[in-house]
Amino acid sequence: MTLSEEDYIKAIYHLGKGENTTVSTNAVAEQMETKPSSVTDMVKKLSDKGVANYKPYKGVSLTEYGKKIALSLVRKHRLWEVFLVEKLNFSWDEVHEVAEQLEHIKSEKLIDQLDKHLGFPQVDPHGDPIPSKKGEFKKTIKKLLNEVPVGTSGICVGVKDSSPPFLKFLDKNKIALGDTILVHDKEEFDGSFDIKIKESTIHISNQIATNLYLKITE
Amino acid sequence: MTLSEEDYIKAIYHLGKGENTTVSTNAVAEQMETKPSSVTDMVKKLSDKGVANYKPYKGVSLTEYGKKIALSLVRKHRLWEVFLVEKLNFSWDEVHEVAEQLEHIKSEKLIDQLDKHLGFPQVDPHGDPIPSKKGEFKKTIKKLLNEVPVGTSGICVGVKDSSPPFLKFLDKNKIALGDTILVHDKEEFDGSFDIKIKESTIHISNQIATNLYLKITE
DNA sequence: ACAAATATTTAGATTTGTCTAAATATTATT
DNA sequence: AATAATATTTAGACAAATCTAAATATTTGT
Ligand SMILES: [Mn+2]
Ligand SMILES: [Mn+2]
Ligand SMILES: [Mn+2]
Ligand SMILES: [Mn+2]
Repeated sequence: MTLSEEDYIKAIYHLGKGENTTVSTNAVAEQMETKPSSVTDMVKKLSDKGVANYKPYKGVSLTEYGKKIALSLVRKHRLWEVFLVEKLNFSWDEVHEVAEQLEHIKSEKLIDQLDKHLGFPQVDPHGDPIPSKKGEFKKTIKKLLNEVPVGTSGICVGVKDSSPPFLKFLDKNKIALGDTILVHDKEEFDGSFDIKIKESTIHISNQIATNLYLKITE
Repeated sequence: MTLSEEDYIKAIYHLGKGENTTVSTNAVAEQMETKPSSVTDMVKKLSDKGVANYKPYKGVSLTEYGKKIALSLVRKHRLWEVFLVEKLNFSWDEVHEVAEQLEHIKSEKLIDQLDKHLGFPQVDPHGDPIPSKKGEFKKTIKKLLNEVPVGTSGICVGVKDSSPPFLKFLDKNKIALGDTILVHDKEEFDGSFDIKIKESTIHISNQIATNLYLKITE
């Protein structure tokens, strides 16, 4: 597959939410930041190659073969993102653009060894699951910290309240997007929590807990 | 620069031995495994872009700007090769093809951090020098082990005698291409050597020493 | 059910990088 | 110096990926 074909395959995969759902030409065009006419040309080609099912005016979906390719691309993209954060000190929001390029490097040994080098990570820095070599992975869901049972660990992926005071609080307490958080204990009396974040355990009020989103593996 | 333009720039650089030497259309075509007519088209474009000097029928050379680009590509290529060998357990002869792809990834932060992650290596797994961010590097030369002064360290890059018995000897003594060898001591009486290779010191006869090529930094 | 709005495809053009075959320039040989 | 051999460029074609403008199909609203 060419770089461009690969990016279209990923776009169809993501728009279809990982299922073999049919997606519209315009949706793909928007995702790819291109024109609908370009999409029509490309999906015809993908269809010819056995990667996608395409019926004029009826949208496009991935074949099983196409889905395999998509999963392998997602795997590569997310492993590279882990590498950039864990080994090269990239921050949460800098990795995507570079991973978008690295995912197209062709070498099976490269990606297998990278996986090993990183200790076979299960999720990327955004908390999204990394498919195995066979394309298997666990689903993840986004929940507020106060809604998950004690003992759960997840990745901090967002805030409900994005006011400056709250963001300042997070900064002062060294809580950042992309951090892994373990919900250590819950105080029934006031709904406050003890959480473990980067080796240290801190105490947060219920109000904080109801404004932090975690991505957890089911 | 596009991927293709970058590969042409590197080809002109290497054929010109790192100087701004003029190289012929056919030489570039052979190096790039393409046709001379394609080279003519491309060098015209590189000339328009201020990367190369081109006079019809007279060959092509890099401008100072072109040389800067070439050095940055060589830097990226060689850093990735070190990464593949040091971190991902690739062997000496597997790295080039993958580095040929990785060198085109666009991210200044990526390459700076990779350099740091690898401990600012001076040479790649083939013993070739890695240009600094500013494009500076030390020249290296290839010499037989018995010709270098005691105390010199270099990378094993080849053999003079490639007969099966010799190669078997190297294998048995765990001497492989790409290994760093320190010439520890020389016995004047019989011309034999003590060499340090991967933590352990071994003794080799003069006959072995006269058949091993080292690449050393001047 | 029909018109209007929206979505999608087709036609034709452009850029990049490549190729083959033919033309032209340079270099080597006698 | 003329001819032969070699090197290089030009002309014209093609595939990939994109675009704009026009044509056509589908969906929506009354
Ligand atoms: Mn990403
Ligand atoms: Mn991509
Ligand atoms: Mn190489
Ligand atoms: Mn390359």
